[in-house]
Amino acid sequence: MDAFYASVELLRYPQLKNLPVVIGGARRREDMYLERLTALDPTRDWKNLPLSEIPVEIFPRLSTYVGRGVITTATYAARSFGIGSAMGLMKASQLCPDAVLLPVDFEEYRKYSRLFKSVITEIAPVMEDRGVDEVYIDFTNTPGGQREGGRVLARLLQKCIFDATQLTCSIGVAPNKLLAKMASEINKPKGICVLYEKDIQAQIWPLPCRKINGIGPKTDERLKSLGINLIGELALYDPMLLVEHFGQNYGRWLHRAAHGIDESEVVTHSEPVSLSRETTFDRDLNVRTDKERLGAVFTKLCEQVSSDLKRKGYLGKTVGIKLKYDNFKTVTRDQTIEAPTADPKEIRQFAGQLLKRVDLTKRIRLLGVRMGSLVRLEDVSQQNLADKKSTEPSSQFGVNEELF
DNA sequence: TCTGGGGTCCTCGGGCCC
DNA sequence: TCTGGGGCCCGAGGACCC
Repeated sequence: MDAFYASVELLRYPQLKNLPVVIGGARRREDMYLERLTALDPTRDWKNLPLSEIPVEIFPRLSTYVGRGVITTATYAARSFGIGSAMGLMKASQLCPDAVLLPVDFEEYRKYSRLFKSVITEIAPVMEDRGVDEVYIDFTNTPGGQREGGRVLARLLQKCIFDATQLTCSIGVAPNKLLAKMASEINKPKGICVLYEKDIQAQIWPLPCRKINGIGPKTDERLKSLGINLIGELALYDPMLLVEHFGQNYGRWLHRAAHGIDESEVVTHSEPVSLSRETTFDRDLNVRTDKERLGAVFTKLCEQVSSDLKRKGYLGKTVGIKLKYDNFKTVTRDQTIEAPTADPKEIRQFAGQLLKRVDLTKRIRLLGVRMGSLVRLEDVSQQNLADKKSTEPSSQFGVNEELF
């Protein structure tokens, strides 16, 4: 197989691109600066103005932000201060207090995400969705795909994506998905990198192990403790010892990955396995004193999960809750129910029962609700729906018993 | 004043059945 | 009747990804 890995740079505000800009935080766009814009000129419709027309000085600076949250992404100018994704906003504020802070706008990202993916599938239909800004493409059978080792097709994709969205895009071309993804990072941003099998030793082996998709911070630490820092060192390490340290599956995978071996296919369609909603509170809550607020949030999360299920046409058979305590310890509880459901009241009732199985004396930082074992609504027979009636939760879990 | 939200997949242990 | 083991499902937790 010949694979592309393409990722677009969704962060693109022409007037801000050379400034340190971070995207993140929990507050909405309006809360952040609409008031200041309105004060500037009450007659203008600031709310519907594209970001690119808003004067730079209006945007709040990182140092003025109060609250929790992490950075979703940052411009290269901001990164030069040591700022990166997943960093706490408070920490980032210390590194660069004058960085411009913009709120995340997932609606907007999803719109552009759909647009760039539709451009790609028109040209190369065998595409795997890997999130809002990334895809894999199998171009083995795409007309003209082999010209200059794929470079011609990659340039065409970049041009068409830019024409449709004004977004730039990095593309890696390689014999498989694993290598294509690593290749795409070599010429970031907006580059094209064609990687051949013969280049693995020269181009991939000198990179740190963490660059392999599937080696995270934990595994990286464990590898380092074995004296393995670079992919080349991992490739030359005794595979039997890797199996000893990391188990049969993962150990073998590590060895193969370091040699650039990956036989996974480009998956063009997949069904969701679970669907969830969660929220982190602005301060850690106490079940006794914040019972009302916790109850209201819990109900809202159940309603959101329910409406997500309905909108996407699924029912769930496993109800789950998730709590994160003030010490960052996370616990989950799951329960598989008789008949699949998307009903908010039913979800709330089953989820409420799960609360009995967790420690509620500690302060709560995060609360989440999850539905798993999803089935398509259209696949659930009328018979099953009829059965469901008889298993709806009874009043055994009365209001007085509710934990929150 | 560190540390989001929405997912997937894997492992491990326990219960149950054969 | 007792013990052992394999297969399967479920629940909990953890690692990883964007």
